[in-house]
Order: sequence, then structure tokens, then C-alpha cells
Amino acid sequence: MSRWTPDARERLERAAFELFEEQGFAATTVPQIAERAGLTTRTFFRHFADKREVIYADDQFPRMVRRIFAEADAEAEPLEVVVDGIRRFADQELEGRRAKVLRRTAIIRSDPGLLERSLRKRADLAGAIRTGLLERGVPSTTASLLAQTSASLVELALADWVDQEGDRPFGDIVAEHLEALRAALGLERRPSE
Amino acid sequence: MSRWTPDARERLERAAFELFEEQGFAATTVPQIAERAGLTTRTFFRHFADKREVIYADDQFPRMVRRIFAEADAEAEPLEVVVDGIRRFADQELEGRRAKVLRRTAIIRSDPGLLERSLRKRADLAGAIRTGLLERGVPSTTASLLAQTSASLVELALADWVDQEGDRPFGDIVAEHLEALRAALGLERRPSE
DNA sequence: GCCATGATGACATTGCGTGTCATCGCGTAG
DNA sequence: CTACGCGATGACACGCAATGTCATCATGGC
Repeated sequence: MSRWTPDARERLERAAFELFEEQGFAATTVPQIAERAGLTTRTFFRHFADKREVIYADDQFPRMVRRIFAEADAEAEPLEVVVDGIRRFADQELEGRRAKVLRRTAIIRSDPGLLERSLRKRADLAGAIRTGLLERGVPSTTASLLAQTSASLVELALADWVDQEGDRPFGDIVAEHLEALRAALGLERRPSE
Repeated sequence: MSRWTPDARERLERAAFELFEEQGFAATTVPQIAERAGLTTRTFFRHFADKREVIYADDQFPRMVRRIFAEADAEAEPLEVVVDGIRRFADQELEGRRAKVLRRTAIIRSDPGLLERSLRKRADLAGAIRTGLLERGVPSTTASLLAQTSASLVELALADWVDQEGDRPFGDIVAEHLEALRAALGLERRPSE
């Protein structure tokens, strides 16, 4: 095929994960990652904007949000669109990836800089949901609040899903947290339909 | 007094704000800030962990959270404690600072790195609220969700308060957003549609 | 067979952030 | 009054992240 083996990006990602786990994020230099991947430092930065981004190389949230709004029932309530969409996506795509998510989470939790970056990913998720809601005609303030709420639910549910002893489905955890939030806000549960 | 003029930190903060507004955040170097403040680069980093932190030198949120829980009615509902506390603090301390908040907000919005840092400040706020709620005996999940919700309300209300044409009180905006969120989450009262 | 394209290498550069030691005024013990 | 420790700063060196720029060279279309 090419002059170069064509999986440069994947090799960089693999090398980075390995080194971060072996030595820690801060102690790993970009030249080290590049060397293990058989590439140069400059090439690393052609594939990833900075050293932190390599951790999110296979971030699934943008794809999730696109699918959620692409498959959404036109009649459904805004929040149901998002929560049901999250559940469907998680059942199909997240449950089989627990090991990889665990690896990434452990690395992120070990470094303040990566924690900060994960907050940007959370904000990006909220922003994408907000955009989707706006396109459905949801008013701006409501869209922002529901998007932030959805991101909070995902964030907290993901942490619980990663830390749990058992194997409760991610979607169930999200749904339970939503009910807990409704209760804390003083709202009644919707009558079953 | 001291050998040195005793307001090094304040001088650094002033110099940084000026230079960020004159040249932009990215185009301003730490040596420039230090020079304008009559200090050295090394001293800058003794007062601020990094170049971004200088923007938050007078961050009021930690103090706000301490006061909220110190003055909280022991009987009040968790969410009311937080929202009422925010309103009281904002009425007393925020309304007079709009000009300064506007300056900071403009700088933050101009730079992706500062936006990312502001997300950490939001997370710190949520974490502090969560801790306060836990100490009041609120269950862990509820405390996390209410803390995230409170942080979202503050974040969005602050943006609206900064961008507004008029001068609606910050506390009123928070309260309105909370009602909007309740409406968006409470699906049980829907006569039609 | 020639050339545009695109990915990579090689090299230089800027600036953030840190470690380390020296300096020097101040307060305090003796 | 002197000596000493303390604390803030200066001076200097350094590693590394991140970017700009030009060269290289296989591939695929013409």
C-alpha cells in the first residue's frame, strides 16, 4: 500500500496507552510515544492536537449524539429523546467496551491535566446535545439546561458503571439517576403508560 | 515593611489583565506579565500555578459555597439551601462586580485554553457544593446530581447575566432557570400534545 | 513516464513550567 | 546589640510541549 505502514494513528494510540500505564501520564514524553510507535514527534502532533488528546482517540460521544438525533422519534419529548437514545446506544456499543473504558478512566483519574481535558469532553457532549435539541425546536434555555443535565447524568453514570462491582447496564444507571434527580427537584414520577 | 512592595500578587494580576486585553491571552508571555509587574518570571509561578490561573485570582465561588453552608437553615431542603444561598450571595457580592466579571468573561471566551480552565472551576464549584451536601447528610448520588445541577444553573445564569441588555439580578435568573429545568424534567403535567 | 498529492522526516524555535541556589530585609532570641 | 532563622524574591539552567518550515518520496491520475 503506502510507503509507510498505514496505521500510524492506531500505533501512536497504543504506544501512548502502554506508556501512560507503565510510567504515568506526566512522566511520559511525546518523543517516547513516537519512538515506540516507530514515528517522529512531529508526526504525533499531526495526528493529535496535543499530548492529552491521544487518550480520546476513540471517543464515541460525538457519534452517539448524531445517532440519537438521527433516530429520534419526531413526537417524543426532548428529555426522553436523549435518555432513550443514550440507553439504546449504550446497550449496543458501550457494554462490550468496559475493559477499554476502565483503562482510559484509570489513566484520566491519575492526572489533573487529563481530568481537565475530560471536562472539555463533557462540555463538548453537552454542546452537541444542545445543538440537537435546538434543531428540534427546543427553546434555548431549556435546551442548554437539558443538555447540561444529560451530560451530568452520563458523567455520573459512567463513573458508577466503571466503579461498580456487578454489571448493571449503563442505561439502567442513567435511568435511575434521572429518577433520583427528579425526586431531588421535587417532581413526581410520571404515571406509567 | 518588606524589602519588596507587598502587593506582588495584585500587581501580577493587574498586569496580566491589561496585557490579555491589549494583545490577547495567547500572544502574551509570562515574562511580559512579570516585567510589567516589576518582577521575574519565576516569581509569577510562585503566585500562580500556571498562566491561566491568574485570571481566577479573585474567584469568589469557594467563599460563596462556604458561606452558603455556614448560614444554611438546618431544616431546609438541599436544593433550597443552595439556590437561596446563591441568591443571597449574588445580591450582596456579585451585583457590584459586573464590570470585573465582564472583563474576565471576555478574556476567557477569547481563548480555548481558558475556556477549558473555566470548566475546571465549574467542576470545583460542583465538588464544593457536593461536599457541603454530603455533610448535611444528603445521599451520595443525590448530592452529586444536585451539585452538578447547581453548577449548571450558576454557569448558565452567569452567562445570561453577563450578556443581558438590562440588569436583572443574578438570583432572579437562577430562579427562573430552575423553574425552566423543573418544567423540562416534569413530564407528568401535560394536558395535551 | 510525468506530475500533483499527501504523509512523513528533519530541523529549528518559542515559551511554559520547574528545580536549585543565592540574596537580603525583617523579626526575634539571647 | 548581635546573631540567626525565616520568607519572599532574583538569577540561572533545563526539560519538554507545541509549532513552523522545508525536504523527501511512494502512490495514483493524466
